[in-house]
Amino acid sequence: MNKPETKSNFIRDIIDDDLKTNKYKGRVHTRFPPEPNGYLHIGHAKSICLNFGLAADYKGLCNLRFDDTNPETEEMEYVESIKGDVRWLGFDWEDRLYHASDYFEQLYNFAVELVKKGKAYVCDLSMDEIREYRGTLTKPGKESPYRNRSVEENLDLLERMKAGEFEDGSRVLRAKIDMASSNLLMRDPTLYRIRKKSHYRTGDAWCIYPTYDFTHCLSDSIEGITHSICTLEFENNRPLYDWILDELKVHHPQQIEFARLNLSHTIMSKRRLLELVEEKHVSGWDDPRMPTLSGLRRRGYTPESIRQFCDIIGVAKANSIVDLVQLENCVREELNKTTQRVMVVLRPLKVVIVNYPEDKTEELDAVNNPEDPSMGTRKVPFSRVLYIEQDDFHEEPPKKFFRLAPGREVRLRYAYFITCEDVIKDKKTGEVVELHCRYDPATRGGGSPDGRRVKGTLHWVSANHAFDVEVRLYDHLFTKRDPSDVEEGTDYKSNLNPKSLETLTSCKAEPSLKGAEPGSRYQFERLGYFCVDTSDSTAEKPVFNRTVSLRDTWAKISKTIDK
RNA sequence: UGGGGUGUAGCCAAGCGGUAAGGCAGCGGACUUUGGAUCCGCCAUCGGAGGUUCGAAUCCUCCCACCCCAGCCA
Repeated sequence: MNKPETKSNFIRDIIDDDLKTNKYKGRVHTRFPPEPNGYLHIGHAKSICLNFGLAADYKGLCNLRFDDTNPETEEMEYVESIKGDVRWLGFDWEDRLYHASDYFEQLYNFAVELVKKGKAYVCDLSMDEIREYRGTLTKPGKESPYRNRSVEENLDLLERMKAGEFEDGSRVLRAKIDMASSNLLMRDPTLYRIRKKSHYRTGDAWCIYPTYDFTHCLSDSIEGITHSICTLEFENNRPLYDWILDELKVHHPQQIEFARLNLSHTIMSKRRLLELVEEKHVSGWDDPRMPTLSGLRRRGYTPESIRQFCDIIGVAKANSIVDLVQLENCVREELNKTTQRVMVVLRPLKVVIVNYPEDKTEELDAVNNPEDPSMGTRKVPFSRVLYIEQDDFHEEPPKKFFRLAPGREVRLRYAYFITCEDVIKDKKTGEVVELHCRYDPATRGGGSPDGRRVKGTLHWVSANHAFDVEVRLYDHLFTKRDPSDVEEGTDYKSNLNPKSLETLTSCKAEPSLKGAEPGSRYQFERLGYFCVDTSDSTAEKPVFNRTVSLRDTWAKISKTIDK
């Protein structure tokens, strides 16, 4: 009721002001403008949630627009994946799916208009020459010798550029602004370049393509966007954005820049992600270690948890690195409430209950989700030979370790109290291979009628009833919080975590897990949240991806004991 | 170096001249058939230095640090 509701951010302030002054007649219309040259990642999710979220909150609209002006890198495959990811995240662009490439004709006409106004010219300088003429941060540029061509000549040249008369790179159309501007982007920026490349949507209809700066503002304008939200690195482009729209006297959206998301222990650059894929450091764009939406989805993340994450991290202008635990916390919070509990032993250690009958099997009741009684209960089979986790036994238990040890009594979840009586070791290696325990029949179900206390509760499976599953444990893709923090002479890849994937092939799962659907999520009790892999699972042998581990205070304690 | 930005706790982030929200992490404690969950409590004087004001994280001045810009990428 009186929660502080921390939705306040500087973009909302701007919108609130605009609403107050009736700047856009009370409209709020945003857009998410991806370039189809790669897969979407969690950083894009921030932008998607922001743009679609703002539109929803202000009863406005948000378009999905592909910013596809570069035929060299863009592909249909990316378009499809992007649409799928936006939908999966839970957003709907309804009938407002647009492409900058649909505006090529209009854009060209705008270019002609600029030429006619004497505000743009065809320049024959080479790329290198343009760079030289541009000057430097401290030295003003020089005007191009082609800068003062007549309108007629420019019109003729532009038309012939469009007609394909000139080679790639031989000429460009430039805005005529100010070669002495302290903002390099205003030193007669390129508006059109010649690229005799076929475009994934327009085919060979065009051989000249508009640049980002010319395309973006006008696309926004054409669509009636009110608030054009982009990332910080475009702050320098805003004067150009404004210049073009002012010269053309068209609808003028407000560009607003925010800080892109950086997540600790991973990278967000599309170029680098592509490199990881191409160099096979990961299995693909959807490798569960990738920060891509497809990777997170395969890892077991839910759309809700990602939206929640985007919500809590806020929006501001300060560069920052959000800690990954923040994201992990969001999934945990959701999966704790929604996920069915199940028992799986990752690294099995055989336990024989010596006083339990050889051929007996009991069906014990287990709660499916203590957070949600409506999820009911299930039966788990118990018998003489079980598996427990190797980690749950210590021959010489360290301080504060209250699991199984020689002579110690613990509870098997939903089953019985057992006491360890014998430790069987491999004669050669000395490795513990089997435990002999005695159970207390009075503690059936895990209760203790005499009020006897036990400090540990272990998960387990019945050896005869369990079946083998593969489990993949994931860790940070990079060892460093900031992967681009590197020694001289190396790059971010030197920070790749060699242990980011651990595959366990003979894990033992309780029988209720048979037939688990690909994509379905579970909590493996005491271990974490896992999701059936959608690519590599088979009916005989399911593969589980660990989405995130449970909070583990023992891990914390044992770490401090180590030191 | 010219220009454009940013600096509030370990990590995010509110704050808009009236005496530092919230989340995560951390620490302590309660409860517990997941060392899970839940619940309580603790945890900052705002990059620095001056100034204006009864009063400053908020206004002014200077300084420092970091980010972005010299693609016919976006």
